[in-house]
Amino acid sequence: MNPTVSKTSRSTVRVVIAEDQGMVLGALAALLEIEGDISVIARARNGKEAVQAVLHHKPDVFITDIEMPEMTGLEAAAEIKRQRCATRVIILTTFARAGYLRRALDAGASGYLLKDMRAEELAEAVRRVHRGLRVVDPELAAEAWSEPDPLTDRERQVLRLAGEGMSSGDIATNLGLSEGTVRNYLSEAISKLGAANRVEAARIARTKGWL
Amino acid sequence: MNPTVSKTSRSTVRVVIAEDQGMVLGALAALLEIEGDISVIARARNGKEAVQAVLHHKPDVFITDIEMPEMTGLEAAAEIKRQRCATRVIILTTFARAGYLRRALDAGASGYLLKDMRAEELAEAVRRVHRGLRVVDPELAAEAWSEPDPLTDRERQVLRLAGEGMSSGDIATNLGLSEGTVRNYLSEAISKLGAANRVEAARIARTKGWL
DNA sequence: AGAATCCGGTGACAAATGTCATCCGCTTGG
DNA sequence: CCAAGCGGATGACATTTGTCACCGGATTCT
Repeated sequence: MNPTVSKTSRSTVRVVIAEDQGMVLGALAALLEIEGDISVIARARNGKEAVQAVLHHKPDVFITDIEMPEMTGLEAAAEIKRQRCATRVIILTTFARAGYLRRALDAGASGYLLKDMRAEELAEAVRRVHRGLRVVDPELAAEAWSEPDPLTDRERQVLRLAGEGMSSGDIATNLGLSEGTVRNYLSEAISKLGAANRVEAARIARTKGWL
Repeated sequence: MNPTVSKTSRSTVRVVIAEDQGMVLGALAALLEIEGDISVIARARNGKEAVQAVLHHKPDVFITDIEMPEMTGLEAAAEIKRQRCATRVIILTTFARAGYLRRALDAGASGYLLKDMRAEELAEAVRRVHRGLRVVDPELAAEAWSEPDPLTDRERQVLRLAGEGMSSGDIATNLGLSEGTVRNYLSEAISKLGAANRVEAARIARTKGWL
């Protein structure tokens, strides 16, 4: 509409990327650098580094993986928003899990992309998000809101440990509960998820992103 | 030494890449394209496509992920070697699993890289492999040869299904065995892996790449 | 203050799981 | 030919798991 606005929207978009796999991190940076209007000003290999980099550089857009050491991408996103930083966040992950998406949006993310989308969509998403738009797969969004996480915190903890191969007794010791109580929680979780046993229950919860 | 040899060794290295995650595939291609001496002549999103592309283009180097739909990268590598194709193979994966590395080398791969290595190492590895050298992390290699897979085929099958949450009965029906036999195999696998139960056993086997 | 919940816990019981010793039929190698 | 092995099956047993009904204290709602 007017020259000054045009100047802003035409200038390069400044980006920070966080991703724990070095190869993928470098490759994504290369992919974005090819675009003339996007510039990668910092890279991070875990959530903590990412938060520092973002708070320091105040980029236009922050792209982050979810599963990283030290601090997850979701936690990093939440922290950045809590610090009232204007940077917009794009979550870039392997997992089409409703629970992740929901937590991402709760954490104030503007975009949620899957790594198996076409490579060209990344740069496009960066531009759209920079313009203030949201970028979320509509199908996944629908699923995220239709299926709320049915597990209580205790059920989640217990199920997570059970999925790692711990026995009810081990879990009880680990959480300071009695073994019977652990079995009760497990039983509840199994029935809520429509599973036949603890292993299947853990598998279902994982694929839904309910951990 | 002499102009014609120099011409060959200085010309660009022709590469085919296979990787099921579109973003990562595009990004890796971008990463390699910025190197002046490497050219990505084809991309594939599963093992079958990859084999066709390699047999058709006869590239100098074939870079492939392992876990892909249709056909795994390891199977693709084996198939290519079986067809007596001179293309050298680099496996590029997330997993530092001894079993994977061993199968990769058995399949005739020249390199085994982890995605969490530094991005610059990829181009370097491509050049080394093209020169006829091998590129394998020495530490991982040592582990691969010191720890042979202790599981029999049956134990592996049974353990895989158990890890998905099936009951002994289900597994028995699925494999046409009796339930008791399934429990015997499971018990054997558990003791061989030093686990306390089927879930832990499956976890251990998975992290070792014994599936 | 009383009722309704929530969080943990108990006890009991059926079913599934893990472990062993043993057995059968079939190669395979002396 | 016969012994040794191997894949698979049985039966029996102790342990773990999954389910349920029910108890007690603390919180919350009214």
